[in-house]
Amino acid sequence: MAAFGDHVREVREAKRQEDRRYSLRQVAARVGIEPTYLSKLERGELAPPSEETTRKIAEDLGEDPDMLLALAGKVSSDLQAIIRKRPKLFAELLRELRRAPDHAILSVVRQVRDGDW
Amino acid sequence: MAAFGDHVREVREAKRQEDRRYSLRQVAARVGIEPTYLSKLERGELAPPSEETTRKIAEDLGEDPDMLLALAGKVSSDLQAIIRKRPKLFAELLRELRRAPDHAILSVVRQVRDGDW
DNA sequence: CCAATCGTGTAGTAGTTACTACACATGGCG
DNA sequence: CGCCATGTGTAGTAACTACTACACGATTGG
Repeated sequence: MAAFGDHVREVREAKRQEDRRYSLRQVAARVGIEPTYLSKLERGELAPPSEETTRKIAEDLGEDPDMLLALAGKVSSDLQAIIRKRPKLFAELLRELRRAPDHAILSVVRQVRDGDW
Repeated sequence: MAAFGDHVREVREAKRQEDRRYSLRQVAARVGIEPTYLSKLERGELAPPSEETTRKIAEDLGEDPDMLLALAGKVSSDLQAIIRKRPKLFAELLRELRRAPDHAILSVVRQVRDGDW
């Protein structure tokens, strides 16, 4: 249930095997939060942190920010801004793609990247 | 600057020309909020309301919810849920489509709807 | 003309978010 | 064996979100 905390702890502990700079306290220090706070986040005692803090944690742990934000129950604010600029269009697109298989979405990405419109 | 409020007022006043059930007070009553609150929302004195309230306003005024939510600076929670299920995939897609012209996105929508993957 | 309806000014608030600060027991290592 | 670093329990809080409640003067339709 505490997917965010579990994941952070797992990744941090893993990195710690080979680099003892990944103790809870040292990660907290680099991220700029109190060790107690990170402790409670990892154990799911508190709700996931803000987008900014989540990003810093992701960066320190070398994780994908969008993925960690998702585990925190959030969506990157820059993605939200993209949607807000053309809400109807993107709402339709996303709802249409909700059940599409991964490879279909990927092929759309590639197609758009190649700019064939 | 108060895009949300201005738009709501504009649409409501327009509907009011032909149906006097679209007074500020009556709309507020149907939506389930205090008239004072709606008044301040329309004049931009207060920040836009919650997603739920925004939806009810949109429904009462016959407006598109996603569009009104966008004016409120929000993105529908169901769209966020779609993204959160496959964050990396959708993040990549959206960032790729940020600068794409409307018709390109529309053609992607149609293509996906026709299910040719 | 007056009674109901209208929009708005002022004041206040319950609940949530996103944390900090202090204190303490445990564990490893030099 | 002493000491420094580690993780965690308890307590508290500033700022924000999303509103309500009361009061008032202006407007309008019958």
